[in-house]
Amino acid sequence: MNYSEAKNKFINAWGSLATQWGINRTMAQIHALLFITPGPLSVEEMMEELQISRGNTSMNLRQLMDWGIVFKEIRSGDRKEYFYTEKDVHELARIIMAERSRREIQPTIRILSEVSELKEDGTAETREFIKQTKAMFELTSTADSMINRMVKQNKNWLTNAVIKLFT
Amino acid sequence: MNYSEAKNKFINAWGSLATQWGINRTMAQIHALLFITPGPLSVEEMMEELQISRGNTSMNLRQLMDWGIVFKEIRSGDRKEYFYTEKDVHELARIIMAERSRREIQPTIRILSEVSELKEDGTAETREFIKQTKAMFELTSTADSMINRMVKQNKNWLTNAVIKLFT
DNA sequence: CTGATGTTTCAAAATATATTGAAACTTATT
DNA sequence: AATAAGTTTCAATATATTTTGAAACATCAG
Repeated sequence: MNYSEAKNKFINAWGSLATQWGINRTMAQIHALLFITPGPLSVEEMMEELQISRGNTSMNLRQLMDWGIVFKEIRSGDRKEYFYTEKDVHELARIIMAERSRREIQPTIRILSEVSELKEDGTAETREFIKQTKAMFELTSTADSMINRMVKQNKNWLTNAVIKLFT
Repeated sequence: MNYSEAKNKFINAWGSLATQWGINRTMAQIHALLFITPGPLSVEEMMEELQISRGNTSMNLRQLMDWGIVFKEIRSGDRKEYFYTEKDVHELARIIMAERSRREIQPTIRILSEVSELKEDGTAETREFIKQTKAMFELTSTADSMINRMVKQNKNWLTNAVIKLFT
């Protein structure tokens, strides 16, 4: 396996894993490319490497910047913009977990808390509904605050967690 | 908010959260319905409640059974089949995490380990590629085995983890 | 075995999502 | 101010995924 084969394999695997987790393929591929490339890349270089259009590249770069994992670099004396990603895997995981919590888990928790306040009316249906949505609310809240506390610790949060859990 | 409003809100919220995580909407809605309903349901009842076709219901039930979170019940003297889900949220989370690990994370780890074995050829590109994919391989392996060990413990795995992490 | 009841499959249709490409826009340089 | 270099937007298009519905299949009761 040479460099170019390995690179393609990694970029494609990343892209297809992403779709299984609800993230668009191109966004994951751009990220993968920046992740393994030593220095920043211009839009042109990414278009060429991934065979995608300018519009697609631009929109996905913007999303990656919104997530806080890709950054823009401007070089004096050069009109082009260059992009690079967070290279530290722990920091990357941290940012992604914190964002998913903020964007998806927390809104879900709000809805769970809301629906689980349904007034008991004596029927088996409402009793079950309240019991189950309350249980889901508690599980989700616990998991979410666990994730957020883990993620707010220092760089070695994952290693620390492993040590605490298995000693 | 009455029962039927709360029920719809929960089912729809669950469905849209699922799509953000790469799970199909109908599958999540069927699961949500079974999760809040006191007893098992027939295919007809689910079709009626969720306004979906027989084929769609059947295929998604099969997938839920493949995941190990929905089960079929046959009643003697009744030709219909009835379906019910795992009701314990901790057990549910456990099954889902273990399955995602098996189906998605483990295959990814294999690819990471493979591409990170690329032979160093002195260029900055291969050096960076190897460094980064190795780091990703290690992070993913650590996280995956942490998940698997947590999940293999007793019913209170989440509570136990919280206690260990934050005392 | 036959009819009745129920389930599964799968090609076609519908829907949702991602991508393109060209025009509009922005900013820097002369 | 005009031009050049580059970026962003968005309607149209392409692609991928989900859903339908009807036919094929299975199983039970008489």
